[in-house]
Amino acid sequence: MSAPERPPEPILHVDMDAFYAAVEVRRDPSLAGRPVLVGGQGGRGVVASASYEARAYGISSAMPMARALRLCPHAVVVSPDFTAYTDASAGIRTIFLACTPLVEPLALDEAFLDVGGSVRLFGPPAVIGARIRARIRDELGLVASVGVAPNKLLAKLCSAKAKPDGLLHVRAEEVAAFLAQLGVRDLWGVGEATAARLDRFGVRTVGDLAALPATTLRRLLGPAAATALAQLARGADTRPVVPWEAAKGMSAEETFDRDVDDSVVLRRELLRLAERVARRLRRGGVAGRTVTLKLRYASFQTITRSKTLTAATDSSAVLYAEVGALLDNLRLERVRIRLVGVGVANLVPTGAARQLTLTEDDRWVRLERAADEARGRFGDEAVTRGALLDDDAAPPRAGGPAAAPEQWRPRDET
DNA sequence: TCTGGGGTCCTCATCCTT
DNA sequence: TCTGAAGGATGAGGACCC
Repeated sequence: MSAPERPPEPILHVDMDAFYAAVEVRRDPSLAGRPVLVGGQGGRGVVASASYEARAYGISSAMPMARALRLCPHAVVVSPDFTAYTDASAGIRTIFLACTPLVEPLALDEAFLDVGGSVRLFGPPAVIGARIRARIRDELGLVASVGVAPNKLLAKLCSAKAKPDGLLHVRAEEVAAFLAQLGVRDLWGVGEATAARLDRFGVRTVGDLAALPATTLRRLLGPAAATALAQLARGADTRPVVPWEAAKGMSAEETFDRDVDDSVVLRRELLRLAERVARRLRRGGVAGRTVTLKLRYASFQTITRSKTLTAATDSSAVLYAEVGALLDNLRLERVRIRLVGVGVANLVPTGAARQLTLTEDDRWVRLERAADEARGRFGDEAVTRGALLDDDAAPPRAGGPAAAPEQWRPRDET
């Protein structure tokens, strides 16, 4: 028997509608039909997700919460609960995997699926897309929109146009007409800055972009971006659906409620962030070589300073010592800081990293792992550092592995 | 209006090695 | 021994995405 032919439009992009807000409504049905905003409730929070009832007031994600509440004072504000969203995302992924093993997650709420090999079992791609939407609604009580197209770029554009609660199928012969009417801002990779630059040349639609001479585009955007964008404007995208890709970096950052110029507070936050990142590295079984310190000044100017270590690490003490040294090198004096962040890149599996870290203090490594184990059994708050317990605590010192163990204290001793 | 948090990718500059 | 070119590694920052 011959293999079934691969369909001309085998790629689905499934995108959840107002995902975080929808999960919150599912958890608390009294929120249904009301404007719901998920996001930080502090003075500096922004909207992470808004229900469609809230969007009717002109609210969009990434908008400052204060502004959103001015537009819709009676909106219900809910703090994000990423554990709940991760759980919901796992349920969605289970439904995807029942249709095809080729699932490439882009975020908690969206994924590409290549269903080219599933048509004999489940029918044409558009039928599979409709079935996925129905299962997500029936089994999870959530709403998804789906794009069906010849490639990833077009499938993503389709799902955006299908929103909310829709499915759009663009056939190969309809691609040119579909693209010509889109704005350049709809294209993946075109943000505010690029759109403004294109606008100066009168390029506003994807059709305009496709007509722009290659040399002009290169001059405007540089060779790499120009080549990529010219391809996108033609709807050409040969990227395959890649089921899983290892993370390339991990980071954590925190915006202070008020700008900080106290080095004790700054260092305590650095320690907290170094701990958070290191714990995630260990949980993920990876370690990283390049350590980055990120600072945002009160002026909103953002700087980063990084250092590549000779050996990869997943140790909070090492991370903290390195970002502390990067901070020292900046010689800041009474500078007001709005945000501080700690990042790690150049990740490798921990097994490989461990062989390289011959100088790492073994006692410290065992201690951090024991703390991880305790957190695994008793919760994240089970063990914390003495230096992080209260605001009056002495500033943590960048003493590295040898100095750090004394800083540990079981949570219930306080 | 006043800008979160967690990521990826790209460009450009600089340093070092060959 | 000096010089310059080339290329890789690193570091900084911008733009973008959800």
